[in-house]
Parts: sequence; C-alpha cells; structure tokens
Amino acid sequence: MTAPRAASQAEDTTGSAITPEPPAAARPAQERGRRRRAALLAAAVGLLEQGGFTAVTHRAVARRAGLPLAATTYYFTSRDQLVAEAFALLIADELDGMRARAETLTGRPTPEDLATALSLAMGPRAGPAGEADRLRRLGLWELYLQAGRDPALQALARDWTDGCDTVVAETLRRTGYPCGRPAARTVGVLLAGLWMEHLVEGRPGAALEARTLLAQTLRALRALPGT
Amino acid sequence: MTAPRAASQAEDTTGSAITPEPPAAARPAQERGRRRRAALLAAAVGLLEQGGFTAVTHRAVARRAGLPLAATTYYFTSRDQLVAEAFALLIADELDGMRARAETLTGRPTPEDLATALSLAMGPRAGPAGEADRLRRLGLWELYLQAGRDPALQALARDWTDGCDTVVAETLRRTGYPCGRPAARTVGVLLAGLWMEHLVEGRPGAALEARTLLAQTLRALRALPGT
DNA sequence: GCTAAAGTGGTACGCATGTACCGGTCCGTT
DNA sequence: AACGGACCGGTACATGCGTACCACTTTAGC
Repeated sequence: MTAPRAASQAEDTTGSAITPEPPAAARPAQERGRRRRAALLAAAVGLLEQGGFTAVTHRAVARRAGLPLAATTYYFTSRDQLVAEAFALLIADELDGMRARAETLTGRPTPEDLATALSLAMGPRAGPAGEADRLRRLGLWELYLQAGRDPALQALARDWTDGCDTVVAETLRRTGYPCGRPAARTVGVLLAGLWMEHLVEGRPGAALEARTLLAQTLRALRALPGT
Repeated sequence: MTAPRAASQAEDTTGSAITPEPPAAARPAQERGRRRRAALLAAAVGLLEQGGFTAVTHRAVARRAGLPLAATTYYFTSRDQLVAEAFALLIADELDGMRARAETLTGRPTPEDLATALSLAMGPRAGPAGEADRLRRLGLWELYLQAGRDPALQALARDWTDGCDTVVAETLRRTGYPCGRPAARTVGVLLAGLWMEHLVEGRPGAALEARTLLAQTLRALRALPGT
C-alpha cells in the first residue's frame, strides 16, 4: 500500500554478511507453519468477503486468524502477495462450487429448465447462506476489477473468466446443446453480468429476469444454425 | 473510512449555544464558493479515474484542486459524500458520451454494422485517449461494485444500469430493430460484460469478439419472433 | 546433545488518513 | 459604516496502516 513497489528485492541490509536466502517462508517446512499459513490465508479470504479489498490488512488478518501481527509478514512477503493468494483461493473455491452444482444437471432439458439450472448453478444460493454468497461474490468481483490496475492479478482474472466459460460450455454440451465457444461465451457473459448486477443493485425481480433472458437467448441461439 | 458512521448527526458540541444550521455549504452562496466546490468535485472524479476508489482522499483532492485541505471538509460533510457526488458526476458524463456517440448511428444497418457501432459507442475509444477511457471506466465499475456494500450508492448504480439500457434500447429502436425491453437488456448486459472483461483482462481479440458475439446475438434475437 | 535454521511475538517507526478546530478575512445586507 | 454569516487556511489530533526489527523459543539434522 505504500508507495515504492519496485526495487523491493534490493540489497540485503541486515547485519549478517551473507544473504541467508530470504526467510520468506512461502512453503513452510514444518506442519504447524503450514497450518498457520493456511489460517492466515483463510482469514484473508474471509475479510475479503466481508469487507472487500481494503479490509485485508495485516492486522485484521492476524487478529482474525488468532495470530500475532508478525506472522503475516513472516509467511507473506507483502500485503500484495497475501491478497493475490487469497484471490486465487477464492476463485478456486468458487469455481469448484459452480462446477459441482452444474454437474447435477443431466438429461435433455428445455431452454427454460436449462436457464433455471444455470442460474442456480452460477448465481448465489437462496436463503440465509445467500447473503454470505453475495458478499463473497462481491469480494471476488472487487478483486477482479483490481486486476485492471494491477498486472500481477491479471492472470488470475483470466482464470476466473475462463473457468466460468468452461463450466458453461461443458454444461451446454452435456445437456444436448452442442454449441461453439462463441455461444458459450455469450451465455457466460450474460450470466455473469446479470448476477453481478443483482449482487450490486438487489432488484427484486432479478433472478426471474435472469432466467427469462437466458432462456430467450438459449432458444434464439439454438434456432440459429452454426453457432 | 473511520469506523463509526451512524450517529454522526449527534449533539452539537461546539462552543456556541445555539446550532447555527450546520455550516456545511452544500450549495455555496457565493460564486467563488460554487467554483471551488466544482473544482473539488472535478478533482475527485479525476482521482477516481486515475487511482480508483481509495485514491480519493481529502488531501489528494485538495492538492489536485489547488485548494487547502480544509476546503474539502468545508464543502463536503464527509468523504463518503464527496465520493458519492463524484460517482454521480462520472455516471452522468459517461452516459452523455455514450448517448452522443450512439446518436450518430442512423439508417438501417445490418446486425454486423449495428454491433460494430454499438461497440464503438459503449466501449472505450481507441488511440491514446483510450487509456484514459479505460481508467475512467475502471473507476466507474469500482464504484459501481462499492454500491453493493454501501446502500447510499445503490440508487446511483441503478441509474447507471438503466441509463445504459436506455441508450441501447433507443439505438435499437431507431435503427429498425424494434424489440422489447428484454432483448435490449440482453444486448446491454452483453455489451457491458464484454467491455468490462476487456478493461480488466486486456486480451488482444476482445474488441473483435465483442462485435462478433453481439452481431450473432442480434441476428438470433431478430430471428426469434416476439421479443 | 549440539547447532543452525525455522518459527514466534512483542514492539517500534514513519507515514497517511479523516476530521475537528480556530483565528482570521471577505462580502452581502441593512 | 458596521454587522453577521459565509468563507478561508493553517494546524492539530487520534487512529490505523505496512513493514522492519530483534530477542527469544522450538524444531530438524547431524
């Protein structure tokens, strides 16, 4: 968060003459260390969900993980690294969940049924768990957008997009909607856009609208040859 | 940015016995004051574009506007208010630009031509001005997402969505694509999603893909009756 | 058991932030 | 001309931040 980010791997200015391979324990050697690192990462993800990008501070992460402040700088070389790893974890979790929900859909559904199922798979769940989902997704999109300013996150942003598109494409193929990548992309972008809008604006009819527009689009794409 | 946000309108604890109507000059009485307020707002918008949400600090705004720090707290009761007004201004500017570009499109274009024109109207411009556009849009989306956590911004977020959809709907109608709101929504969401993706991920073929997918969708929607 | 590395936790520093305060100046009104 | 509110600008304060540091304890490898 502080200004100078480049030239961080500068000269070793500590007392010891030889550089003992920066102790940054990216992969801790001991079991307890690995657990601690995971706890910090989990705490970072949680904070990301609850309070967004700016909520992930060293102190907040340490407090949430029940660890001393210094643990955060010991296991992660910088806040940026911590955030980036949390982002990657969030993406992986979210894609796993989406994939799992999408795979329950089988058979040869009508466009309407497919639209409903896809909406359920890609959107936040209903009920009390929905608010947690909503915040998680909000955090994810926040980080996604951050990738537009921070090249270090760009690759992760692409993973997210590709992952979503792949889930959509596979679902379409499996349920008898053999379509090219373009059509799958259209459906994926539509789904993501509609759900993001819902996340932010919280309009009452959003879920229904998503199903309707999606069904319409699926029907239209199917009617058009060679997509 | 500091913790307690509620109960901010608490008791008047200043020396004077009577509350002289909080001096918060929301609409300055004097010309110079109005100019200063506008300058601060413009500076906030600029910072929003360049550095995103977190870059809009009292000090940065004041410095950019060439005014003393205290001016920011004089004309705006809080940072939140400053940010909200900047957001509103950004939305209005962006919608004006989009509308102006969209209105140059006339006649009865093919789906491909329409897709190209809409992409040009709604997406960032090319050339050296494109990077500024890119950052501006990034800032806008950042704030848009923030509206998911801050109810005070939600109405503005809806204005943005509605504005985009309206531009799309009017453009479609004017160019001989009489369609219902659902179809316009589909096109609008698709456009917004694709451009946002481009903003963040910066993939080479994104502009071409946007045109292709949009043309395909327009064609498909036109082929389907009653949309 | 000994030694070096890994891990630990308390503390400190420098900086930027949001916001409050206050003595002063400008200006429209009477 | 004078009065009162709008406006001005400098400064101060408390807080939270990222990161560095360092003496200490635990663990792994010989």
